[in-house]
Amino acid sequence: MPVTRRIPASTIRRLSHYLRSLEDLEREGGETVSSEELAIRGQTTAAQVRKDLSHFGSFGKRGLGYKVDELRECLRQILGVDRVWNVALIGAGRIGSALYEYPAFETRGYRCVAIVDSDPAKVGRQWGELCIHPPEDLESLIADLGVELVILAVPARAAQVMAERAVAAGIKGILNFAPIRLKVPSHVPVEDVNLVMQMEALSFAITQRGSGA
Amino acid sequence: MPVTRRIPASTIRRLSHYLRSLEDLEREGGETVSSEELAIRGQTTAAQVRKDLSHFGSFGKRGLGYKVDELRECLRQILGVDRVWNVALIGAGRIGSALYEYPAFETRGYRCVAIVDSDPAKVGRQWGELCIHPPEDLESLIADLGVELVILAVPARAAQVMAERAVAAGIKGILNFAPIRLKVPSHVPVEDVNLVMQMEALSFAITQRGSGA
DNA sequence: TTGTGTGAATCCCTTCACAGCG
DNA sequence: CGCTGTGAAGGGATTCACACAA
Repeated sequence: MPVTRRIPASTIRRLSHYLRSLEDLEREGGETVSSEELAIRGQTTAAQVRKDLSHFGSFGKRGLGYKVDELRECLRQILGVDRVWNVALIGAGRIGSALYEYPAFETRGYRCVAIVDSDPAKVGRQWGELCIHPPEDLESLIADLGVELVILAVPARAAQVMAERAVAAGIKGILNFAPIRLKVPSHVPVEDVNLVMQMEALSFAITQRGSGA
Repeated sequence: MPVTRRIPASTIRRLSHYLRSLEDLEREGGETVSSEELAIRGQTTAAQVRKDLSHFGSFGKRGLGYKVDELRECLRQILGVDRVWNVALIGAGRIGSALYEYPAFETRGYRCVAIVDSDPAKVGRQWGELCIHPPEDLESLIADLGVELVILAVPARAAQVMAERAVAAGIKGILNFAPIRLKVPSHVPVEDVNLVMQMEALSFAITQRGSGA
């Protein structure tokens, strides 16, 4: 599954949608799909579907479409979800607790294997099968448990420090809930979750619609 | 603040960053900023900052830059956060509870005024000052409390129905946590929060880096 | 005939470069 | 001078359209 060029982020987002659609189709008993069908379910166009897939190879049969199970497996490989990823949760506050045992993560193979929090009142508590560790343990947890991904759900002021420590300890990617731009080496991908920004996109759209047209 | 053309979504995201940067600057006691300074804080370019702002008017002084408090106020107006928005939370599960009283929402004027959940065991419980209502109450809550935005944090199978009911009851925008594409009238903006997709973007980036280069 | 894979054309966003104002 | 505001240029992503394989 070699990548030849630079893949746009929008393509990757769409691949996620296609994968979900294929899983739905499989449940519904579908054997094959056309790019047309995938396009409808993913809110895009047939040409876009074919272009997206073409970055990674040829998965369809002309005049026939794509085999559902085959394409699903290819997409799982492309997206890297054909295996289990060990995840550490940094920050056991409101968001952290919502994400721990988040069912959607489990089904995609993202498994939380460690929890860290700086609040002494929380350290030592048991969450399901896991125990909340103090921040000092971060490096050893990452090393010992083979953690590759980190969910960073701490206040903005603590985020940069924890990110740097996690990177130094060898993690490979960060899902960041803190409303700051993390400064990390370019080989460590960061995905920012910014709910305030999304709310602002809503109030912007509503406000402009009212005044503009 | 009239909008002349179609504004790209990327611009709106950047406006949110600029607003945050301006608030930081104000705390630091800055009086004026250049597009250069805003660009550095927002991880973009000076030309991009000026172009983004130019969609909405002329806010700077040539040779001088932008007055921090003035531009901040303009951005608040543009983004529609110069007022309070009443929000209803649909779904009082893990995610719902993390979002209720989410401090970052409060400071931007997004105020949760109603909670709804279909679980009889949850209905009637008190969360802070609010009481969890059954789904039947949705329409009357929206009407009586002047709810304009909805945070939809229910399982996928319930999401479409609740979205339709909320829209019919008059809400104007949806922050959607369910992993489906909601079908709503085009005048109702929807922002999707898809954490699995963001995790997949990470595993994709990590996997490809390993195999590609 | 059907529906993929793909170069070409189009569209839109970003970047450039500079005129113009303070 | 310094820095904004903006038309023009450039680059990337989407859409088009069709050759081709089943």
